[in-house]
Amino acid sequence: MCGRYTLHAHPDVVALLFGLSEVPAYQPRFNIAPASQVLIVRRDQERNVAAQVRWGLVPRWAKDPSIGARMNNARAETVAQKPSFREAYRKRRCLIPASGFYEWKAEGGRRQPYYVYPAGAELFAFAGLWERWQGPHLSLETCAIITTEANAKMAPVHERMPVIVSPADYPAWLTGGEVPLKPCADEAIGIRRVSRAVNNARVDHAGLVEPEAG
DNA sequence: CCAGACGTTGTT
DNA sequence: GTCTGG
DNA sequence: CCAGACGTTGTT
DNA sequence: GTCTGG
Repeated sequence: MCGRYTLHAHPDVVALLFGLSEVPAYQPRFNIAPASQVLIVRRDQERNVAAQVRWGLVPRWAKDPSIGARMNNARAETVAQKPSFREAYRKRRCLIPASGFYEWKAEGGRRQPYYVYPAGAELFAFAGLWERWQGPHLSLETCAIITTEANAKMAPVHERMPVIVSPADYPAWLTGGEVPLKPCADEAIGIRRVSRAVNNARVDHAGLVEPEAG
């Protein structure tokens, strides 16, 4: 799955790679957790546009937006059918820029975090969905990250991983085209063991992505 | 018909 | 909103 | 994803 | 055990 990630590229780099005329100012982040505001790229009137939305998709029909806490990920295998995601899958897709992501592996009773980063690229673009929810007193924009089976390189650490869209597929994904939601190539990622300090979602500093022995 | 769910992951 | 279960 | 809470009453 | 908050 994908329950924590990082984004520490300069906003100008994000603008260049995603064809954006503006990107909201943001601080580098090394421990982005569900329920926080995250940067997404979506299609708006034939242009790519960045926005900050809450991670945890709240379906349009939800009576209580706290349901979003359980909608951080959507399975690629079923995203087109599930009531919570299918409308967004057809009409409200997004790309989610990331410098890397964390996955935990059970190691002798403990859960050990690993950091996965792009090999030969500056950023990942996760396949995502977004939604707009309107309550009586509150309106919310939210998103979810689509996951798929792990590729061979990830598999020893974790059996799922986020869908990573290649730059050639950005336009098709954002405009509702057919893009296979498959794991990326083994060569596209690097993996390293990192400190368990990342477990605490309130901790956020560059040291979290540094390699740890073991 | 109405009531109730609508999700993923990891662990057992 | 829409589908499944009762 | 992990960490941390999980409750009510009455008073300030 | 399960839910909420970060």
